[in-house]
Amino acid sequence: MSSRPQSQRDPAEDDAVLRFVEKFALLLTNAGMARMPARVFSALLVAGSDGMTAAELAEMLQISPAAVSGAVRYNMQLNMIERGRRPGERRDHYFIGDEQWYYTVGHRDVLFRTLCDALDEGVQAVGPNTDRGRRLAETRDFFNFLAKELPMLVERWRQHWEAKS
Amino acid sequence: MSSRPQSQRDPAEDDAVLRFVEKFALLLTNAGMARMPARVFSALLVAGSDGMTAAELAEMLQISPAAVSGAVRYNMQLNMIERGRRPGERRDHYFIGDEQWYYTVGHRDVLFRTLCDALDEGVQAVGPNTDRGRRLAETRDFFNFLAKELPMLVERWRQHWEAKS
DNA sequence: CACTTGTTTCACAAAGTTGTGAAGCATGAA
DNA sequence: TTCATGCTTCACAACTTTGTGAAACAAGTG
Repeated sequence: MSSRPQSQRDPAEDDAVLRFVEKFALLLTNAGMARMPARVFSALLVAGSDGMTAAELAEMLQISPAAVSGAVRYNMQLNMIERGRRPGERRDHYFIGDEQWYYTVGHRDVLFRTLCDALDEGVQAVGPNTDRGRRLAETRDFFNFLAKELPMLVERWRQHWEAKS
Repeated sequence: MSSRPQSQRDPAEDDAVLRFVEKFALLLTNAGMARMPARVFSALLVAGSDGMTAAELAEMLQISPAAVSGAVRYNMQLNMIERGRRPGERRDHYFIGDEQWYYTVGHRDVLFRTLCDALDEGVQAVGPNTDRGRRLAETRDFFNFLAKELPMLVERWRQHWEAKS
């Protein structure tokens, strides 16, 4: 099959893909992600492992190069996508790496640990031996639990999947 | 210049608590939560199990009753807080229930399942037997795995904690 | 019933975000 | 070097979001 940019493909398929991209982007937006980064990310989800160039993204999503620039920077900062360039190629390719999700979810523990630290300060502030302190400490412990367990969960999936292939 | 709102507590402790509330709210904001809901939620985190009234929230956070109204509605919609009124009391109390976190995190599977469904449409759109389709399907399967495992993880914590008390 | 107290709704002003065109910058080719 | 191409930055305009005061509404109380 052709690895040509989108203009030569089956238009019906293209349409279905486009609808998926917008739908998935909307879900991500509802979950708190900014619009353009969500659209770019969704587009890269349905791209091949080569990813897409900035120009291709701009055409597919009907946005300016400036918008693409901002969106990819945002995504890269959050480690959601990667940038690369193949030898002899003059354009950057943006793509979602094979291990990206595992990395992203597996490293969610960083956020949780930050919350834990803050919660611990809170426990000190209200006093550890008060009712309120104990309540807060329970929340802290729960997040601590998640921070430890999440990476293990991802690891379990990885093995479960490698066994399948 | 603030004439600092006066409650009957130790002012130094109050100050530390206030700082925690703002700090935690900021973390939640960075994680995608709207500002006022995040502040209200954080305030309720350090409240006793009685929670706080709208007036207390307004005074503590220095915001209008209207802002409180909007923020608590938002939080209740997401099942982050509860509302209750004690017999003989004329004001509503807002509070974070004892099982709130377990519910919130444990039901994150709903979001994941929604993503799964969308991803499956995507797989159909690009074709299940293509390179791109297989990549997408892998993502879908990963989320499906999370949707199944998360509630079990929470259940595990619950038992782990009940054993301790 | 009227009165008091507490909550929600509404319209608007302030503040913040977003996406754009245009200009500037970097990199490779000839 | 100069040219061509692609990426990023910048200032601005359009659009959203946010929080407020004021008024409407609800629910107890005497």
